[in-house]
Amino acid sequence: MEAATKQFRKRNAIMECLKATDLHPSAETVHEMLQAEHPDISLATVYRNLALFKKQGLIQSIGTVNGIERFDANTDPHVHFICTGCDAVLDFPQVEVPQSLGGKAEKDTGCRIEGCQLTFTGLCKKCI
Amino acid sequence: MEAATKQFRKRNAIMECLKATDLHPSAETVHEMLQAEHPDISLATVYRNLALFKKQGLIQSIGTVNGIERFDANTDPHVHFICTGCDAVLDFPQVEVPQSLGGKAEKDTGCRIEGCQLTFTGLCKKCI
DNA sequence: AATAAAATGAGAATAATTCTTATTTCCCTC
DNA sequence: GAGGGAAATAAGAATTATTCTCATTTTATT
Repeated sequence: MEAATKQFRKRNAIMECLKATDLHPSAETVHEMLQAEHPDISLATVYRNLALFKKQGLIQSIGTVNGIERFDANTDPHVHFICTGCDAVLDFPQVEVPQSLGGKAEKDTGCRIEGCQLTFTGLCKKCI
Repeated sequence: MEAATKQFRKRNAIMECLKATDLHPSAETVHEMLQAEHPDISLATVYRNLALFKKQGLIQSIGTVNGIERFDANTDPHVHFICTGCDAVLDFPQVEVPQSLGGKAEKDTGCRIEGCQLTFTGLCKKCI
């Protein structure tokens, strides 16, 4: 028996799984990744907890790639790249969105800006 | 009888509908907007032609809002805002993505960049 | 008019996601 | 340590946006 609490074992496993990867997995991919550790986890549990995390702001959705939602445990604003060849979602830490854009947009439009997402699309190295 | 050809009447109507609005409608919304002019148009035809236009690069997809895909006849790169209150998708012509970002990203990552989309989220004036 | 190709309508099929309900797990109190 | 209540989960049914199928209609060409 470990010192850590058993509470939310599967919920925590889902979060740890997301934190441990940079693949921006889908719900189904998370489910597959957890099979070794939790072979009895239900796909519904993965969906349920991802939705919960998203609502709580603990994770973010990258949007859908080919109709499938992809998730990211890194909620800091950062740039993504989606490969149209293999559906990979990559981080682009080399690029950063000028901080000024959000403030300027809010002032110019009167909307309240809460998030900002810059996404490139194209072909990754492997798919070129 | 008009001078213009009858060819692709409904296909053209779908494109004209998209060009005439800045609401970034879904397939179903396009279908509703066309009811007056083409009460017999099938939802499948709307989906089919939107997919065709997208493949041809004549329109772009803004991505999904609450699981529903939204379309834009303006294929020039421009910034969008998605209101999490009412699901409105607005253009933000006041903001522009620095042209340099794409080139820099391509050089730094080795990926071939073909598209770039900057999307703000938050609350529009009506929903604040 | 006849023919072939393309477009369409209607509804069935698909698939990602959500919902329902019974069960299990967990924590708290006695 | 046992019992009760709340939260989490499993399993599969239900939902829904989208795609597919195929019979019919429209269109361009001969």
